[in-house]
Amino acid sequence: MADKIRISDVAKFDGQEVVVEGWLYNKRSSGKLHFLQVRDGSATIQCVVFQGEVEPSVFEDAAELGQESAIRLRGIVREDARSPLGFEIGVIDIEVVHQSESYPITPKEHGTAFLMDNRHLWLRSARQQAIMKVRSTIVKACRDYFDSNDFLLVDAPIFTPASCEGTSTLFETDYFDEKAYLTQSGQLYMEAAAMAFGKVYCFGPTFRAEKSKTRRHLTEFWMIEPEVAYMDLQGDMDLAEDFISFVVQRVLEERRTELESLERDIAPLERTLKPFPRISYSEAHEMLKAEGIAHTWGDDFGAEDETVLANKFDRPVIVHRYPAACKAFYMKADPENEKLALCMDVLAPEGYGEIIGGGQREDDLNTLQEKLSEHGLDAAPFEWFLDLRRYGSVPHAGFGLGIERTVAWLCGLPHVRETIAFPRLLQRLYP
RNA sequence: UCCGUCGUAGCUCAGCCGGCAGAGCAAGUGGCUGUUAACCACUGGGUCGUAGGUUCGAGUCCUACCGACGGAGCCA
Repeated sequence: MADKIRISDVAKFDGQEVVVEGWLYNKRSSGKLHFLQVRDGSATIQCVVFQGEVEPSVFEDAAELGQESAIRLRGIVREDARSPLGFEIGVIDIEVVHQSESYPITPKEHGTAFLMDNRHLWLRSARQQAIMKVRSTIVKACRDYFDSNDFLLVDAPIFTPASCEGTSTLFETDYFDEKAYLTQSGQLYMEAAAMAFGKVYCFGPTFRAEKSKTRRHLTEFWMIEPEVAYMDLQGDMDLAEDFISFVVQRVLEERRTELESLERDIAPLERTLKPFPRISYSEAHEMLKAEGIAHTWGDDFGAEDETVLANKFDRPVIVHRYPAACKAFYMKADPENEKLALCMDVLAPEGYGEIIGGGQREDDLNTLQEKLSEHGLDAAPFEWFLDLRRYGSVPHAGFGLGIERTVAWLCGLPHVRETIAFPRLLQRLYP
């Protein structure tokens, strides 16, 4: 009985008879030969059906296979220099598990709208498989980093009673005749968890109902958010750069093949090592002015501003101490200049923009209460959050990293919609 | 929400100054023992986004609406 193998393991079975279970990715025929490109999710391998080597019925079945037909095939692994894998399979027998006809995604070019309508099938394409594999590795690396640095995973709720930041538009749902909102960040809950466990992180989906229609926005996206007690802004920036360096280097180690198939230029990723350059908001403002870009001190940076700033450095850049007015209410004011917040953003290179936002949190009860009212927020839903400042309040800091933007950056993709299996966009709820 | 571009075969597109609806791929049939988005020959395939309007005549010109894409703003 032949071994059932994953195609990615084929090198271990040179000269042996094996069984592969997969789908027909593409087929080319030449009279008495059929070349079947078979994928099983791990890789794709060419399987050769020669009329002189198989039963007539097998050769006939091979001739009639449609794209994406499900097949279980048996054959001999053999080395072949012409194969990208270095191996191909000489077919002995084929079992047609399911005959597929008129598969919509042909080996020709397609438009984005059509491919998104067929996202459930598009995921079978080589390029999408490479992206999903990089994403999986990024997520694993993020978890490994925090798990191995003494952080505790604490899951934040998805239903929340009020806005976390008071800045963005939330999805409203009916929660047993009460209003509930889909979370836009787990951060406030992580602050509570940090006071309980010291070093914590959460990883989950977050939701924004903003009508953003750009290449860097989804209405549902995944964020990983560490929060640490007794940590200040300096420590927060140290953590962010150490974390990003780790994740990027892990992806380079484990997913080089996928990055190459995506034609990603590896050089900028290889330079992504700590320390990252750190500039203040005011320095960034001056840099923009020096470039002849109109920017008013006090305004947040736009997408184009971020790109110009990032292009001045060869690795991610940390911008710290933004004006408090353009940041969330819970940011701690800079004791050296009350107009500034002890916050920081990490801007990815090559125009990928903000991948991390974070900072030191306000830990004084009275100041936090004042900021809530300054932002026009009702204090009642935040009483539990204020309790954290009543019972053993300490300096603490954290940040959130957007997974999709990180995947887009590392894969070199022009749009975040391909970084998640089933993207949720302004105009996209299907499939 | 604002600005711009585009809606023609299953898919990607061409269709000029308004005059018979086209190509490639996919599908079907046949051919080829080493193909690499294989190739060659043949066949079938259309509510030209929707609704009005102008005209002898509209895929083509005009108006409105719908949808998609790109950008801005908002945000991560």
